[in-house]
Amino acid sequence: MGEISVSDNKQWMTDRVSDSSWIQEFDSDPSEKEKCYINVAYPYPSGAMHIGHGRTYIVPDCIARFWRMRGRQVLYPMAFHVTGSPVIGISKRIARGDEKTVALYRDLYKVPPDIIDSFSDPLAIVEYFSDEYQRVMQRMGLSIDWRRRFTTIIPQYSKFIEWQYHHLYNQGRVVKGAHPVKYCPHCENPVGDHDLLEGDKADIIRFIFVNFEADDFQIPCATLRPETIYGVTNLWINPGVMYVRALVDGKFQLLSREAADKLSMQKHEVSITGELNGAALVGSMVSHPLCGSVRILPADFVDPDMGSGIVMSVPAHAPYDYIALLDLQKSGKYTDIFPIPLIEVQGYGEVPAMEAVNRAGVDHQLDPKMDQVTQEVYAAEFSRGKLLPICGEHAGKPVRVAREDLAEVMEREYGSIWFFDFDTHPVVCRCGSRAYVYILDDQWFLTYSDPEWKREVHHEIEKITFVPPEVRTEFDRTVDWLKDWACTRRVGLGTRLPWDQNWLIEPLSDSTVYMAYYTIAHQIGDIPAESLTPEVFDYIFLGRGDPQGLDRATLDTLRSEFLYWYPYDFRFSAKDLISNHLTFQLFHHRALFPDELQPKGMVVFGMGLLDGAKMSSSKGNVFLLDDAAEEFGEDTVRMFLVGSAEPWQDFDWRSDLVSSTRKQIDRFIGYIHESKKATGTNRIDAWLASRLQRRIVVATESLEYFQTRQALQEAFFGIESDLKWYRRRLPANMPGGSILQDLADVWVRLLAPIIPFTCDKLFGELGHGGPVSYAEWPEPNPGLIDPEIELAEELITRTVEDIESIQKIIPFTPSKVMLILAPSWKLEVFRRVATAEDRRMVTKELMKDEAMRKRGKEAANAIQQATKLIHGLPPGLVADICSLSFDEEVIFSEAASFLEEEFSVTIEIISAEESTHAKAGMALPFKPAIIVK
RNA sequence: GCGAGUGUUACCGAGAGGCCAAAGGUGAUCGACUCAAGAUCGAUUCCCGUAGGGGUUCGCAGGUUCGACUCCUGCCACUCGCACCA
Repeated sequence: MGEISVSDNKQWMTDRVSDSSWIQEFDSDPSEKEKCYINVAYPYPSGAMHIGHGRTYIVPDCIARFWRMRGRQVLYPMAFHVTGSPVIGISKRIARGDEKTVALYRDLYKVPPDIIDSFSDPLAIVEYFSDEYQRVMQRMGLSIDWRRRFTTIIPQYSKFIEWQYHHLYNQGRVVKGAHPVKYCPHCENPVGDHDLLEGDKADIIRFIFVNFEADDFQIPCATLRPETIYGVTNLWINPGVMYVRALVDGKFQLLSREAADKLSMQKHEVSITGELNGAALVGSMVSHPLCGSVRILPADFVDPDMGSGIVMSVPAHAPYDYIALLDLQKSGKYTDIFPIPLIEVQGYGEVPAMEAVNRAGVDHQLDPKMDQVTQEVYAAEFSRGKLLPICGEHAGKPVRVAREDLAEVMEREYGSIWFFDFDTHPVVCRCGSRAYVYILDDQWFLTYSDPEWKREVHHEIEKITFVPPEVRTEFDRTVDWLKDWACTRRVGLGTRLPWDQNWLIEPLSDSTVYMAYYTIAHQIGDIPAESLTPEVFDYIFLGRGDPQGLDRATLDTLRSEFLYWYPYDFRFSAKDLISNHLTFQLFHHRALFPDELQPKGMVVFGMGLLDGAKMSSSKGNVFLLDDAAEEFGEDTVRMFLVGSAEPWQDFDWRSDLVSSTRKQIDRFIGYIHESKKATGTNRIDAWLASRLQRRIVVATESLEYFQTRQALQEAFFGIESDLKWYRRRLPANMPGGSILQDLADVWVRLLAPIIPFTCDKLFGELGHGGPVSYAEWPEPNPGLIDPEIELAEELITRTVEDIESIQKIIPFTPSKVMLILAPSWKLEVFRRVATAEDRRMVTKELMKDEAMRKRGKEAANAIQQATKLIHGLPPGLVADICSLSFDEEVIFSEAASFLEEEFSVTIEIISAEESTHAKAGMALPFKPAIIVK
């Protein structure tokens, strides 16, 4: 009767969610109230939401609900990021019937078949899942203002992005440059690491070609160490490889076919004119102005797929070259070639490569230690090496300087070009084709490398509130580390660059200031995009100019709405976005908005695990939020997600723990229902009331600091455990006083941000009108905090624990417990010891007292005992014992019947002075001597 | 490899110089209720102990201190990021 079970509650939730007033309950407009604007990184709706996403949106929801109850005007908006190319790939795969993709959408995301068919249109995917996201978010009770929903490809938003880039361009923050990218010639598109089948860890390395002159052509050798040209003794060519002659940028060159292919991808004119076997060149002479004539020697280790396929040999400093030369010379050939040292490095003799090889005991090229030896020599020379006199004008320079200088000389004087390649092979596109390094030469960049811009962002970071505070250093490091960012793409969905329509603005670059767009999103949806000129946005966001084509009243409304909400108070996101999105948005805000509108705070989330394993849609290791809500209930899912770990910690979804969360909610409902029957008063009511005030204080502070777990610990488990003790202390068969009704009233509000559905229903049952979402957050009543009664109760609990621990080890069933209370002079000792500046001097001090001295050894013992006791007590408790008044005799007399019942014994309370028991001397303040019989 | 972080008792997770054998939750065991199961409630859950005590623990190895889970050094393991990708 009147009890709601979980299943009833579920019906309630369903009703509540389909009730449209619930949906509009959180539409939020400027008001006289203080505002609180929080927002989250919006989702890319290419698939269904899982519990990891769930937490990302539920945590801010709890915070939003908390501040709303505290009287703030809260804005929590949501939109969908639709820019980019992933859905294009997905729709192509679905269109061609790729089984893995279709299975993912059909089986895991449970998309109906006819809808999957429509997914050959990429827009259909994002539209479907945007609606799905909204549906599930509403189901979960997220307190979002849905009027402000948009996607990033609507014309109005594009106009907003145009405004943003218009400014960035004028500020010189968007510049054109060449940029090497991983590229798939088959897809005719740059490929990101996630697009790769193999080689996703491969780095792009920049080599320089050193051109050696042969009879009627050049032989380029790729190197990272152009300074070693002074020590070249020969070239290596693979005699078993067919090389090509090619016209490269108008010059005849000989190189491997692979190298020719690669060069053609790197903005070089390459036409192949013939072939030549490597063996045919062995023994011939080539020359370079900086090293003179050298011979071409055969080497099987030369890989045509590395560099140009021909290698310049510096045996004095390159262990591979040294060993290869040695091998040849063992058979008596080329014994006239000697290593030519050009670098001196501390810790090595004249020929570092030889030394390192000998030291490592390497005697042939295939030794696995070779890579390590090479690394060692390179590192030593790079960090400590200096060029020798043989290097002419570069003599004496550190290697790291000479390297750059010589590269420049090569480029300028000797026609060298840069050559890009991967550090590891192979690199294969998802389509199965080999990927190459490709030079995009008209790519647009955001100049994040600009030192002045970085400096300004660092300055903002100093002022921002970070949760948790440790992430601040990570932001600073990211700012330092950022280079220019290629901000445009050829393919995908998005906004075109206003001044260069061939390019689209890339997804991470069109999502940096949309928090400002939210503030007006619901009001500009009806304005034709053509009217939304940069001047209009200047007026709205910067309060500048006199735009035509839109009436002033509208403009002023938009302007004031923006100014009401901005700057935002907190942005929430998972920690993996620190190194790009979260930092980018600081850069953009800094570039576009004045000081007073800069971001104020950021909350960074941990990651989600599912039964201890990382969640991953592609591996099928996900649990959909919708399914979770179905199986466990919305509030259970919410409570688990915000309560199992603090937001910034990783959380692990484990079904067994989730089930017990559900029981906890049921228990809570039970307590609230029981409270309705409570009437009258009891002695311990004041204690419960006092504790409750403290719970309110801690729960409130916790939520202010985004500690959802801590808040739940206090607001649920803390109150529950108080309640358990309270009921234990109630006289037998008493139902509990009307204090329980007050507690219920507070409790329901405290948990409302976390489990809103349950609390909303209970709130109504408790006789309140209106949704709990807008109920007042409980204020602690200082008048109800009663330290003395809490102290008295503390004495009881400690004594109960002591009796229990004695009872546990005695081998008989007790029938009587004697409590021997310490005499009042011991309390005096306790207090004086506790408050003494120097505890070692206490004995002396106390013994000055005539009354003490009369007690002699007894007093000295008491001082020692008290010192030990104080040492083992929490400092706060010691302070209370010193400052508050309490009468142990009264406290125990009042608790006697409780103790008798609790232990099924008779209780005798006696003061130490009256007792002759041997233990009577053990009695101390707050620690009576206990005798169990 | 580089950058940022983390490592606590069966598990998850508090604790940040003496309050600590270390909160809370989960699981497990025992007991109460019940015809029974479930739910709920109570107790126990590092080792020893016929008295509220003692012993060994907080990734590993050292160090500072009267005293370290807490501070310092080194090592090991794990997580996140490392770029054009949401």
